Amino acid sequence: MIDEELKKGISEVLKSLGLPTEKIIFEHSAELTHGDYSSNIAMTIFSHIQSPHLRQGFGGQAISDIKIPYNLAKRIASEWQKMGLPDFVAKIEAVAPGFINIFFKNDYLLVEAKKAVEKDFGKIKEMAGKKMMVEFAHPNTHKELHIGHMRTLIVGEALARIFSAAGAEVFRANYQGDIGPHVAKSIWGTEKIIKERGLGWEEIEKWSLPEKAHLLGEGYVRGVKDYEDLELAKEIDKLNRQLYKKDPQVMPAYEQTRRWSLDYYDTFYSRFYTKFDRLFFESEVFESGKKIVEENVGKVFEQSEGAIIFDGEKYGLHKRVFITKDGNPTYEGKDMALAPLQYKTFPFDLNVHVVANEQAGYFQVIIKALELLDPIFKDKEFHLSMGMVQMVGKKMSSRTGVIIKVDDLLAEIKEMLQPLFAKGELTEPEKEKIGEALTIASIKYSMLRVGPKQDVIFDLQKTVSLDGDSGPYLEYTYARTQSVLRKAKISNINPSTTLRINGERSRTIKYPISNINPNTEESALLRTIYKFPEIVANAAKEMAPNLVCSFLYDLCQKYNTFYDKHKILIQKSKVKSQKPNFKTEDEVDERTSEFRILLTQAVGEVIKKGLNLLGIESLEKM
RNA sequence: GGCCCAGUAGCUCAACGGAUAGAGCGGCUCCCUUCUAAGGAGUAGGUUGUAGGUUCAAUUCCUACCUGGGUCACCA
Repeated sequence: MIDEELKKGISEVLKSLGLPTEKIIFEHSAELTHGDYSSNIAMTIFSHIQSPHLRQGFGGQAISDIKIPYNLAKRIASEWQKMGLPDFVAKIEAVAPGFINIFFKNDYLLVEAKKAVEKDFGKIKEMAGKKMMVEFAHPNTHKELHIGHMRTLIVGEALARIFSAAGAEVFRANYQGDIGPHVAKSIWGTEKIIKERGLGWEEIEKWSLPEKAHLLGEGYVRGVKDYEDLELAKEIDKLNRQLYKKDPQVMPAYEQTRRWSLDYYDTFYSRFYTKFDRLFFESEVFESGKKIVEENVGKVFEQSEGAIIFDGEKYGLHKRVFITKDGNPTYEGKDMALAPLQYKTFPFDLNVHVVANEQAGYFQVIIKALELLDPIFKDKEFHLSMGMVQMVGKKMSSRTGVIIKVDDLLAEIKEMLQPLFAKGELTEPEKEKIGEALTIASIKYSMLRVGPKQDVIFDLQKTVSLDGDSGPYLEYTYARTQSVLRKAKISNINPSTTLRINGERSRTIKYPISNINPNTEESALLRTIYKFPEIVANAAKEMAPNLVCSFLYDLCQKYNTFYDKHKILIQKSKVKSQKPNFKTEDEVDERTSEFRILLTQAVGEVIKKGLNLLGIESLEKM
């Protein structure tokens, strides 16, 4: 709405000056001193005026005499002023090198700030009613869950929430490799370890889930190692074939270990506030995948050296094997059946595969192959190419066992957090709840603040820092707002205004906010809060939860500065400060106090909603 | 070697083609008799890998090169 009104206004101005009206762009000003919105139109047009072949009769003599963009900006601004500014604009300013800055009225900003915390924030037409499948996490069974999985789990969940806030219908999918050589290796290795240690399956069944899961992880590493031996490799291959054939001899061990993995993963999903609408498994698509590939030999696929391949080189990609010469479908082959199955389950407009960028080449190939098999998938499969998580130089690999286990990591963070809130007057259950919530908040935030495509170097001590730009900082700020509100004991402050925009709104104003000095911390907050819905919309369009992170962080910083400098509540009975140069104000009048409480309320709401979009629970106390 | 991604402060990261390239951590100073100090204020730290090009304007777009990572047939 803002954008349209401003464009309408300025294009009339430009027309009256005989200037072109294409390419009008308004954008949020990067800094508050540059106003709320700004336009570069004067600089864009300027080049037309300067070069004779582009001039084409734009403007009159008075315009073409202008020598620098700044003067053109001044000319446009003064003309606009004369013709009348939109209702919500307080003032405009032409400024070197040629920007036109627009400042909004405070009461308008307050109305917008309130809108930002209403239910339908962040909706955009690009997402309205769109069916979005978000496929993420995909930890394979029988292997260790590592920090890379955790990143896609966290980012996928955040994206799902952001898409949903933007108006999309979201389906959370998880695709897990529960069949194939890695499973054979893991079961092989686990059996060996069990034998060597003189244990029994029944005995292990009594272990805790993490213990069982880690045993499988160890087994996998062992299986990989044994596979290097030619003789043992043959046996493992045999086991693999048996698994594919569902040989009753091996199925009990398979079912049992598979269950261990899945149950173990479930505990993580709930700890991370994720609930999948459907788990897809390789075991349910490998047969139909094989069939689809075989049926399309000669059309999409071809025989080569005993295997069935897709020749991506025809499309500037590379060749890949879809069915091995042993007759087993590879990951690629299975995917040919997965896509139709997913589409049948939820007819998506877009399926976003949140998967590491090391698979970028792979996805290009299978997306191409899918398109050729069925044109319905054209432009509907998207690989969000996630950056890798690396630990201090080394690439993590569950094959070699060089990994950070997720549960170890979480335990360690929790431990680091303990001393921080132990001092408060909290009950034991409260402490436990807060400790867990903060642990998740800090790990999630540290993963989300970086752009999804960016590689990230993981150093436990540094990356999960607990102050500054971190989850706990946001949580702390939120808890602070709630603490103030509890003490304010005012629950129903409603802002109102007589401002009319498009005849939609008409309310009465109660607070003297038009007089707020634009350079104060209050004004800074007012000018930040209302941007929230737009940030959410952008985060959805760009698939970038990090935009929400930086916005929230900025908001929190502004609130904390405000908090430090100004009194919010009227506290009659308090002893007055005896310090002569006490920084914050001593007293606050009733109207100002109400306004500041209102701001606090809005900031709190935005943080809460923003954290929720990131999949982080907000804490009333900490 | 082909293709993909990245290179920004000592470290970890920001910045729809715009204004003085911003934060946090770490370093150095200040601020708790206070509405939550997990906080705030200040200070030091940069030729945005290199060289060209496009543009009124380039960290951002284009080209080449350098460096790092990924990937390139029977693993997932």
